[in-house]
Amino acid sequence: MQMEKNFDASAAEARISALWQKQKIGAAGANAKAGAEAFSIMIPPPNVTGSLHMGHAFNNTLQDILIRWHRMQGHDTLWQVGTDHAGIATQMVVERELAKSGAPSRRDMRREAFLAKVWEWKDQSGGTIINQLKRLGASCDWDREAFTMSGNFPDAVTKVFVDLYNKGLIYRGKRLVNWDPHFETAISDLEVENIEVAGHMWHFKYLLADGETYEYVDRDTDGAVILRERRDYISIATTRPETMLGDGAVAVHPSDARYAAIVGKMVHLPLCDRLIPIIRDEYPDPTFGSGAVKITGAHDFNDYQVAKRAGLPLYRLMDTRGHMRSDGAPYDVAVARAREIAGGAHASEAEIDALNLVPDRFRGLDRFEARDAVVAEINKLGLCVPVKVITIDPETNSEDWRNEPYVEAKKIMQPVGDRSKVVIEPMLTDQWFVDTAKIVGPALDAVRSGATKIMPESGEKTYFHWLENIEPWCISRQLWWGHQIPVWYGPTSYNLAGKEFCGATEQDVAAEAKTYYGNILGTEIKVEFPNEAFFAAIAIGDEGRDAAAAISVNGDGSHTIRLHRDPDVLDTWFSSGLWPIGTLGWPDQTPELAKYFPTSTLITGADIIFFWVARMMMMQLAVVDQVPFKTVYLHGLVRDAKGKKMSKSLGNVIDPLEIIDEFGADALRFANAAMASLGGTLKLDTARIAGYRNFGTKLWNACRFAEMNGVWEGHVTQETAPNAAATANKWIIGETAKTLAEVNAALEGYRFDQAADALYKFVWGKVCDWYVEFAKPLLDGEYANETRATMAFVLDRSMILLHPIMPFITEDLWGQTGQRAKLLVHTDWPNLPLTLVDTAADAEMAWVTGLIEEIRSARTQMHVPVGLKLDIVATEMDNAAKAAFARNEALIKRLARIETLTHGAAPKGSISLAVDGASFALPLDGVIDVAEEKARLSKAMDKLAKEIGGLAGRLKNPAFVASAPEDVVEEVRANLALREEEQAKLAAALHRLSSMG
RNA sequence: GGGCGGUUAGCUCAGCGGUAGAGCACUACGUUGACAUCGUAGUGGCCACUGGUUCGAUCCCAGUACCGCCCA
Repeated sequence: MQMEKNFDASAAEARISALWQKQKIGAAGANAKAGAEAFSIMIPPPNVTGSLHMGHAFNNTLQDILIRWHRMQGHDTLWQVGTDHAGIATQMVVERELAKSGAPSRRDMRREAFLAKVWEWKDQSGGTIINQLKRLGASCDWDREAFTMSGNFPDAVTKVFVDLYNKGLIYRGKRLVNWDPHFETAISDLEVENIEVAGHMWHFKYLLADGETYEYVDRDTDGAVILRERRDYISIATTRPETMLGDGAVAVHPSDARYAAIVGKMVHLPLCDRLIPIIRDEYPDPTFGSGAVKITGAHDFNDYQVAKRAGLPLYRLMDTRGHMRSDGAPYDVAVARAREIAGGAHASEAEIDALNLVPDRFRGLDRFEARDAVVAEINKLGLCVPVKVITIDPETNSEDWRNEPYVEAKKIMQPVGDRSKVVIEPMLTDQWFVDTAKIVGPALDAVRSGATKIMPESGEKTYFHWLENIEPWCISRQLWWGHQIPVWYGPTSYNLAGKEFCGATEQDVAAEAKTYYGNILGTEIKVEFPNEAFFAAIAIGDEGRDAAAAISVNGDGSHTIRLHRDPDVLDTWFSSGLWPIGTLGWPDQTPELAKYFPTSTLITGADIIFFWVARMMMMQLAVVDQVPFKTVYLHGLVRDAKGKKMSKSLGNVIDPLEIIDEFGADALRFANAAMASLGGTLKLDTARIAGYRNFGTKLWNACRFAEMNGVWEGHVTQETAPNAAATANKWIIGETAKTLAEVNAALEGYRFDQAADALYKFVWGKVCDWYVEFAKPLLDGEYANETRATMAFVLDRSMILLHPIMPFITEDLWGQTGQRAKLLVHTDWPNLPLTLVDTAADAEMAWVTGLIEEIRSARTQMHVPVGLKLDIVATEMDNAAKAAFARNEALIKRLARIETLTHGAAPKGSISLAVDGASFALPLDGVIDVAEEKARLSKAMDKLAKEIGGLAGRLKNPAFVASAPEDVVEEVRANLALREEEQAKLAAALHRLSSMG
């Protein structure tokens, strides 16, 4: 069967992919030699809602290269695949589908029914990205596909939560978090995008209490007074006027002389019947705006810190949807209580949170409507800082001065939910936290000690920087899709303090509750776990729930306690933080856990080093006291050819599946490998991918050439190199060994780009450009058999070495070119000693290729027609040159298009060539243009002179000879001698030419 | 504002103490026994700038300018 002219990527990929899957070539331990060391990689679990983008394609190509490389070496490999449940994203997708189909909303159908819908969706559509990975050629263990909500994973997550809770490493508290008013949940920093938008800065006057005034003095940078006036107000600036309703203070910098006199005094909060103090804090920037900052502790992260430092009450203004609150007591009641608290009355955190200080007329407004309303009212009250505006009447030329409210147009950074696209509201809510400060130590030590190595090194800096300044980790989400927090709350009535119980199962919790309440109440305790609907149906609010439902006395005097489970679920990152052990079966001590953990290498984007890598480190160390991986390879974002981030709005997204359709998966993979320099930028250009598709074609055609020349006839894979006599064969065998060494070294150092580069240069630059051409004459001569054997050996090695990067085309070729014991994917990685490199053969081939290039170059420059065969005259030749020429005569003649070689003086009208140990003349009588040949020689001389100048200059410098290493000096000397020899030859040729006229 | 990184051929990137490299693009020629998804020969670089260390700096150090990214 004759080979096709080109590799048919789409047909071959489908066929080979199916074959691999059928034979389970990626199964854990497949192709492992007895007693082999383990090599394991955890896939960074893609989002179950996701589809393959360039980042995945890049990332998974690198993982696959490593896995295939190790598997071919006979190591016991596992590439663990799976997806994470992506709480917010999945919930969003399913809610959207429900809305589209006109089904009841999530809230209407309630939790259990909604979750059933999510599972339904997952079973139907959750496998998209996994199938796309197969198209890329990923050789994962597909049978082990994991999911953070399936199998042992939920149990593992619960167990870890309970363990950390019992160790006091998890706690619940009221904190300011990023709140998404659309999804009505806390979200992580990662899910917040900060986008610069056109905003405004309003300037308001907060009047001093009791009509007090002070002298306001403004100075320039030299200290000269530029403004001095009496003021009865302090000027504050804000981009979010609606939050002023919750202000707890005005803060100024301690060094700010302008306000020193009024620090500690009270100001009237506009629109509110409250007084708030002027306080000192380091936070305000005296050079920015007025230097005075309003402090709204419950709605701004910076203000929150100030409020905490100053002990200010944190008044929450909005509900979960970002509307101004309409719950609680009427405003006059609330504000009266607020005044008492300001006056020093004790109030619990819960009471302060329950206090609604939104004036009645603003209640229920959306926060942006409230903003307009607040600004309008302040303007009406004349409490905006005015600015003088001048208008000139064009007819009368009279000037009209007016005061207008001072509103600056200003670019502001606005936090936006990456999925909801709504403005994120810092919100004071009850959340669960991991006390990361207590578990961060081992994670830091592991990297410091080198137990885990992060590449590139800059990643370690980022890692340290973040971990050394770690914040508590908010792990609760107000979602339904996820791992529900295993905490139940007991009743608060009957003077019970409202105990919480944390346990892995309801049985555990019931036992604990029985003991607890039995001790307090002195009766028999029955524990029940009604569902949420039960509580929701009875009443809203803890007290109502309690009185009616959470505890009751039975006829026999016993009590029934009904525990209410925390409705929140855990952050998806909490479960993906357990990915390494969770996918291996933990908490069961499975054989896989023993064998493949800690894992060998993690390959992931540098953008999630905080959110995922660091957390996996902390969690694995906290739970099983081992690092999750030995090496972490971090890479950047894949960008477009111009370096722009790919985004739908820019329309520059490159779909890897389209690329695979057009160029084949191998081309995309090779491009990915070639881009992967350590810390390098990842700009993906389709022109480059096309180039690597061409590279595949090149290899294909070399194999096709071999086939046409009988190389594959009866071919069986040979592990050892043939014993070659012809120089070209010896040489290419040595080049193969060198390339293997380069590829091994490159992959050991995670230099995928260098591996790709070495293979590209070898296959195209050595095998195709030279060796196949050398083989043509050799296949007609006495070395035909050894040349066939050599070519088979070299092309086999090319397929093997390229296989981790280009698995499809190489597997296809492998199957077409010989008797194969195994699929290529399980073929042994070569072991070729560098003793195969024959330095004499290398030198000889360098001489031959040098001569051929000289002749070709001279021919082209002299406009000799390509088809014309020339005679060549050796004007001088040392013995080495003679021998080299003799041994490779057929090659030289064919590739340089030489008819005959004679020895003697340069004939009239010839051009001259100088190579190491020999000079040649190409007789071109009648063809030669003397002026052009002179120019050619002069140009070559100029170049030589420049080089000689540099080399000689260095040798003339005594300091160089004295200080530089011996071998460097020797090299320069040898180089100089070589150039001078060549220079002499060219000079002689030029002289002859001149004397000719 | 803090941190990290970058600046090398027209473009995209390697190199990182010892005479500047690749791919793509470009120019000329070319269907020579695999390959036009190709071949042959070429063109093209004050390696951002300024100092310093060194016998020697694109490479190391300091500073400057510009450009990214992350975190505020």
